[in-house]
Order: sequence, then C-alpha cells, then structure tokens
Amino acid sequence: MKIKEYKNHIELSELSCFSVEKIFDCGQCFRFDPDPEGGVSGIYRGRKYRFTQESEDSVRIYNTSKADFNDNLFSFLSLDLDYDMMNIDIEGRFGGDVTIKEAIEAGKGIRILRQDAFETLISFIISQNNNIPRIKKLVEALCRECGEKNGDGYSFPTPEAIVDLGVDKLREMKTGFRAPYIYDAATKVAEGSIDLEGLKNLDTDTALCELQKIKGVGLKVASCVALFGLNKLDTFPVDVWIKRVLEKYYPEGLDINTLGNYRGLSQQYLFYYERYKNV
DNA sequence: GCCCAGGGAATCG
DNA sequence: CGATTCCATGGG
Repeated sequence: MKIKEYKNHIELSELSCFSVEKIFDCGQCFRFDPDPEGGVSGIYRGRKYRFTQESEDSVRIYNTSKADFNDNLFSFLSLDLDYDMMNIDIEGRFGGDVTIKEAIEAGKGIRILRQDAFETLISFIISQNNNIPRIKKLVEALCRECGEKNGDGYSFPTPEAIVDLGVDKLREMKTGFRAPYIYDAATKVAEGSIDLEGLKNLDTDTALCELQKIKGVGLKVASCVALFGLNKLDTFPVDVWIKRVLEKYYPEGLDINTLGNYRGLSQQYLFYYERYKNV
C-alpha cells in the first residue's frame, strides 16, 4: 500500500481487497451511507470521513491526514491484515467447495472493520428483530440525543451518557423492548462489571460468555460484537441469513469449528453472497 | 390487517 | 433439553 497526502484528503493506492461499497454495505456498521456522488460517508470516533473508490486498488479518504490515518483509520480498516492470504486459508478450510469460492469472489473487497466495542454492542442489541434502515435510524437518534456534538456531527454516546438518559427516555425513542437491554449494557460498561477493552485480551469463548451476561445479549449479538468490536476474527455469527445459507448449500451440515482463524470473514462472504447476490 | 426484520427471554412440554 | 410465544415498532 502507498499513501499520498493532500490538503484535506489522502489517497491510498496499491491496495488489495478493498471495496468501499462492500465494506460499508455488508451489514457490519450502521453509521456509514452512500452519497449521491458515489462515495460513502460516515462517522468514526466522532469524525466524519468520506471514502471514494478511485480504481480497483486505490481509494481516497476525505477529512483526514497522514497522521490521522495512522492514528485512527489504519487499524479501523484492518490494513495490517493480508486479506489475500486469509481468502486462501478460508477456501482451504471449506475444502474449496463451489459455494465458498463463489461467495469469496462475490464478496472480495469486504474488510472486517475494527469498530468501537461499545458502539458495536449497543448497535447490535438494537439490531435484534429489526431491519437495517431502522437500526440506522435508532443509532443515529441515540447519537443526536446524547452523543457529543462537534463540527462533523454527533459522536456515539458514552456508556455514562446512556445511563444518564435512562430507560424511560430510551423507550420514548422507540427502541421498544430493547430499551432495558440497552440500559443494562450501558450500566454494566459504565460500572466496569463488563470491561470491553479487557475482553479483547481474552480467548473468544470466554469473551462470548462474558458478553452474554448482559441482558438481551445472546450468542448472535455477542458474536457480532466479538467479530466487529473486539477483533475476534474466529467468531462466526449465525443469524437468519446464515441459517438459510447453511440449510441451502450445506444440508449435510458444516462444522463451524473447523473453519479456522478467519471464519468470521468467511461468514461475511456468505452473508453478503446470500443477501445481495440477487439485488 | 398481515408479514417480516442480522434475536432473546420466558414459558412451556 | 428443544420448541413456541411474546416482545415494540415501522415498512411493504
């Protein structure tokens, strides 16, 4: 990868496996949206970025600098990882079957973002029995309600800010039966009975177990938090879409435990493949 | 009005 | 244990 710095943006070139469209539209994050000019804009760590795909292997990122990129975006975009290598590993783990080959081909360019753990936790609690447009609306409403306002928009709220908001206000915001779940998650993180940053250092199964101590967090939400917020690439969230994939393409059964250290990425390929291939 | 949405808890049998 | 039912809300 090469990086060039301009006045208000940078350009990354010689990239491999980097699709702006797929990264932000594969259902892993909820604060990024395509804009009419063909880019994708959204807020990370309270700062609004805009991404444009200039060619297959080059991307521009607006409202950043080389220093900011190194401090924040490099890790966020998991540019330290070799996705070509991971793709080969995944294909091998699946025995090189047709489904995974097609899914990788369709999803090539997806990267697993390293998002803020607390934001991921609350977002995926909101996601349960909900659809993506409404999840985005609720997340944005929460940011407006108690996030920190700056020139770029609203940052995602701190745990304390959500605790201060209270469960009644969360209900008023139409989060429905999820209100007490959101409140419990914020409380546990604010009190320190759940240490999200600490979970990053634990093995995946222990982290999943700890996350499920939060009300309204089951295995699926915990897996998404681990995968997108704790950098646990060896988690394989099973949702309705993945269930469909497994029944359809692997009726004999697929042992998820044999899918290797990057099985979370394979999950994203399969999700994207099934969800978007006919759209 | 009915169905579903990147689920999970409560309550059965 | 596994299977059902309920949970709020909004859009198709």
